[in-house]
Amino acid sequence: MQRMTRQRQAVLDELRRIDDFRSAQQVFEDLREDGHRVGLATVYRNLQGLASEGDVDVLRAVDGENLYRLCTNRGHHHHLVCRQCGHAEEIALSEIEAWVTEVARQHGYTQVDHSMELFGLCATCSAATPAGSSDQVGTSTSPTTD
Amino acid sequence: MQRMTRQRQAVLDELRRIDDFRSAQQVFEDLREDGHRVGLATVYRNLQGLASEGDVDVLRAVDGENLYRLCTNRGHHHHLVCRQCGHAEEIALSEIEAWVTEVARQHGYTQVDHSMELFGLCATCSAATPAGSSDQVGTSTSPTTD
DNA sequence: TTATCTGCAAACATTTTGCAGCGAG
DNA sequence: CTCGCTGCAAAATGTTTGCAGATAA
Repeated sequence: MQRMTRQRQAVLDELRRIDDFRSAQQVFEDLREDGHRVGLATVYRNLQGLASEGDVDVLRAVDGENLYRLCTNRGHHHHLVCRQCGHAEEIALSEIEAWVTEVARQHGYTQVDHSMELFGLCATCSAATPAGSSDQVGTSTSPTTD
Repeated sequence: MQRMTRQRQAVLDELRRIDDFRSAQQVFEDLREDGHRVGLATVYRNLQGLASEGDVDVLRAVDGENLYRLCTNRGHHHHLVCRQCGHAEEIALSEIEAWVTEVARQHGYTQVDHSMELFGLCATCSAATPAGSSDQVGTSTSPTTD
């Protein structure tokens, strides 16, 4: 376990308050605005630390940024992330896991690992958004929109 | 359509020869080694061009690099990528697509899009690899290995 | 001919690292 | 008191861009 410093606590509090996916830079800015004296590197270090301890989830937005959020569900799961506001639902489906393993095995692959994230517009943002607008959290990689 | 320059042709040929996921930098190096005079920026530009025309698949390795491969299957599909050698199988499962839509809808999300890639060791690399070694293409995000 | 493409290097954005000093335990 | 943590700024990565000159059509 790492030391509980003022900065680490601030990062945790911020994550706790937000409960949506945020980039390290965003967290950093938020903390600064809130009057906290923290360095960007420290935010990165703490976020990573928390992530490797399994306290926060990390996911990579399509533009390459890493996004962090407090973990609510300790097990393996995926996310349904709103690309507008960053809000996310944790979703876990054993069907997927099983299917992944199966397919991989069929192809002779071992040590299989998968990543899967769903991006969309949450109910709130859907209502507020007419049609074309994407930003903040995730933009399409594979144009599915099915 | 873009102009078919010597460089663009070289990139295409390289992709054709490799038929595995490669980073722009790798393609660049390969071309240079093969005696081609190309600039890194040009490789990036061509790879992107080809990608946006749907001629190549792009996927993001876990370390953040973008990997490219000639597209064989024009429709929506996912990949089972060997993290050792970059070899990949294209896999498409409508079950997943349907499930994704369904779950998203249940949560009130619209304009849903998903990304999913499977990383593992292909049969060949599995045989050649004892246990712990990961590099080149993908490293785990979510430790599943189930 | 001429609009597009290329090569180079400089610019970018995000993340990491080196190091002297601070501070939790 | 000690060793880990912090802040800063500099370095590293992977990718993009500006621009003068080359070149496909």
